[in-house]
Amino acid sequence: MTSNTAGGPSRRERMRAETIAEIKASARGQLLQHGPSGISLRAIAREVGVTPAALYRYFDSLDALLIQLVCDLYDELIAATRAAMDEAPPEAHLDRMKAWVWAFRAWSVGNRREFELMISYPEGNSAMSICADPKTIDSLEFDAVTLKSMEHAQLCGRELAQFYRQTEGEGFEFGSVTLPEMSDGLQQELIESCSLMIIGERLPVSWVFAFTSAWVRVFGLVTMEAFGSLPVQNNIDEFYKAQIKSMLRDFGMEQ
Amino acid sequence: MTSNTAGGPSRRERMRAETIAEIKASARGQLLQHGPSGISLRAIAREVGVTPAALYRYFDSLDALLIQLVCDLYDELIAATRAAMDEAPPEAHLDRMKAWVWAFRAWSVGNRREFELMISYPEGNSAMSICADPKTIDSLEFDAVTLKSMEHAQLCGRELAQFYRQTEGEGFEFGSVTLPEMSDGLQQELIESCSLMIIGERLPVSWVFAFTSAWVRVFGLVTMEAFGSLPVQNNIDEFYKAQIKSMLRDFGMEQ
DNA sequence: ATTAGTTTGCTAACGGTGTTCACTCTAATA
DNA sequence: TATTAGAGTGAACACCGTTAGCAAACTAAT
Repeated sequence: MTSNTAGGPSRRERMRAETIAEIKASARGQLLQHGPSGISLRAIAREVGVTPAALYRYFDSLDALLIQLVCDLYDELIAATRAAMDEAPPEAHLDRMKAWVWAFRAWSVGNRREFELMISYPEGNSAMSICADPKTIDSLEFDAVTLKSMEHAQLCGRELAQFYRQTEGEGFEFGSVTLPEMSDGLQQELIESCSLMIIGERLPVSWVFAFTSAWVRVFGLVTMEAFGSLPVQNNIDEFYKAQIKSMLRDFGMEQ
Repeated sequence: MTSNTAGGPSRRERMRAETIAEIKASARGQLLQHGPSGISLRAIAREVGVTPAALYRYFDSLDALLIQLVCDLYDELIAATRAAMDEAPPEAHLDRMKAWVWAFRAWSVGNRREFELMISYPEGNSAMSICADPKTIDSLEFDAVTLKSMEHAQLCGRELAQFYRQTEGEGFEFGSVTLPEMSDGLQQELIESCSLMIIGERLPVSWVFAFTSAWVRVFGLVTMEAFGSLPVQNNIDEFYKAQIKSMLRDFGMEQ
């Protein structure tokens, strides 16, 4: 394939990658200007300076291009989130989880149109999904977008597992305080579908429930804020702080 | 205008209303079959048996048609919710609020595509909004869709206000238990933008915070379930029940 | 250096979309 | 009955995503 002695990408491959980047950049520009449904293949071709048909040498369809774009955006979100988490020490798991929330929020609100595209693609999607069997996670059972969204959720999930392991020896008393009574079936599914699947480690039901509840709340918060339908407009930071406090209380923590 | 002695709608008006209903029905059919973006003006015209241009006698544009459709869907959701609430006695405010949640969920999940259209329209929307100044609520500051979504939220909001009035005399002790510490600014805005604006009555901060928190949670739950990204798949009813219990605890209630 | 093969881009076309305009016909009004 | 407002048509415009066939350019191997 490549005739390089250095083994690096060939000239053609470099050119191709550059063109692909250019196409994606143009698509993102149109996303910013006209929203998700305003992304036009022909307009991209016009901007890149090429015939519409030529784009099919790089993407199978407009849909495929958008999916690729969404994956890139997830990578961007994940990178931003990870960077924010890494500003806290590796063992400060609580701070890192907080940082995850703030970074998730900041990126989504700061990139509303991108976020809009992400949660609305594909049509019959399972965006921002959280649950996945690790055995099937690498199979082709999930589309690329779902995989990315799970990768994003796992950033926080794994941190929770480590936090649990950290506090396990300290005789923390969780669970009895906060867990509402629920059927065994739900407890089973909660543990299996989240503790086992996402975090890769068994956690107490109270933790898993608190985690899934918090996930729903954060998802609601970020989505509503990005779409401008949050019940608060001026003191949003404070509102988030209060929400985080409320969620921590569900974990049995006061701070 | 109308030449009827009975004062009812004229023959033309009846015909027009019938055609409009037919158009909307066709649009909804396509929504069900092909999703929000699969609604085509030309396809509607084809189905109704008329030229595409003829539809412009009834709607200014496809966008206007869709907005009208969304408003109708909100009316349907509101009617279903109200009916479910009215199955409980008028003074059983807690049961009525629970019924609101269940009906909201049932309708949204039972009409996924419709729900999808509702929360994704218009593009830069404020769907499922909750806050509005009652002085400006009737002015043209809000689009029709936002007004409908507020009407839907008010169904629950008013019930909360009546519930508060009901329990006020009974010496219930709320607030101190659950309200996380927050700035005065946020407290101000919470009270003003929700208690005053939606419910039309001053409530304690703890109630308002618990209400907005619950609203975010319910919105997150319903949206995620409708989009298939809920962390639970098999015991969803139980999960909702546990969530409701958790929310009630935020109000300081155990049951 | 020439050949063979791959990659890239083009032109042209097909069928689809929302929207507008000028025109006809019909039904309700004065 | 004459007038007028409403509903519907047909043709056109400017887009859209996608496909097929063909020509040029580049790479790789003989």
